[in-house]
Amino acid sequence: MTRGRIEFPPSFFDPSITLDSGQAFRWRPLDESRNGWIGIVSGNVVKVSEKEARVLSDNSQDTEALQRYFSIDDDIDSIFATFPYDKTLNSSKRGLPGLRLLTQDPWECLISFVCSINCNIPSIRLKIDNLSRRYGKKIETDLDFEAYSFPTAETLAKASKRDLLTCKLGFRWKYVKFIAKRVAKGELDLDKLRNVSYQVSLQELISETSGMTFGVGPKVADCVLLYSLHKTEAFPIDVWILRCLERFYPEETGGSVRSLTPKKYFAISEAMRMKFGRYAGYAQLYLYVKMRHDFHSM
DNA sequence: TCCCAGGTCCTAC
DNA sequence: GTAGGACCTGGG
Repeated sequence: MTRGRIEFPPSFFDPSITLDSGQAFRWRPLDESRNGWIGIVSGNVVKVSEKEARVLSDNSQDTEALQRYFSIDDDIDSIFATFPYDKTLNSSKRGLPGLRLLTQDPWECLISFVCSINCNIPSIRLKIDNLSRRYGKKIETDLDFEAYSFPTAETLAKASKRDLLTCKLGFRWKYVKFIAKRVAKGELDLDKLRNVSYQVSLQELISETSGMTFGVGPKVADCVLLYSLHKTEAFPIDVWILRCLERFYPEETGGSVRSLTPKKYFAISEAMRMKFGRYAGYAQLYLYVKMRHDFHSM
């Protein structure tokens, strides 16, 4: 049987830079060389290198899911050609060859970024792994490797507070359960958001529902829109990006930002959209990853 | 031991 | 509207 497999063009993809960039949280390097990575795409175990992505777990020939996941049709050079000249951004691009914007499953992405609230990346990973182990299904592979699918909305909607807390979700447990219920009932239809504009899908994600706590603010919503629904206008603003913007884009932030209220968030995000256009999200990705890399190599 | 983390929500002005 | 604080808890 031929299993799903795609080849990456030369210098298209750097697994280490992309899969450890804070877009997705379930990829693991196979060894210390960090040349090969293993993760899960559309419920299948996938092994990735600089040259290819290969499904290890089933016998489907479907390569579409892989192509979509790695945003294979996006040409980074053409996208950067749409940007105005920008020294900071150009330097980020030079420093991050092979960084790709992923197009993940929106449901998994939404829960992942709810788990990210007030957490560091190792801690986010832990939560998502715990959820998958506890509520996902084991995926069979030839390898000696334990992989679990991401739990469905129906499953998480039924999960108890106690069990969610054993997954180390902390106060986020109620957000996860609440969102899972909305998705399971069809009140929130993530797939439908693929076909609507950035603004409409943003409103849909952060719309208030009967005064109940929801856990999806502008930042989480923008991450889902950019990293899973491929709304490339989305410009998520977190603490790292905010520091970067204050320093390199003071006109857009209006100087230093004391506290990022929703109103300010939308104003700054919109200003970056005005500056970089319909691919502003790509600018965000490159700036964010560059900030993190520079910080860790200091 | 203490502080912080890819934010969000609640409360008091 | 806006600022300030609480929030679970694992890691550094």
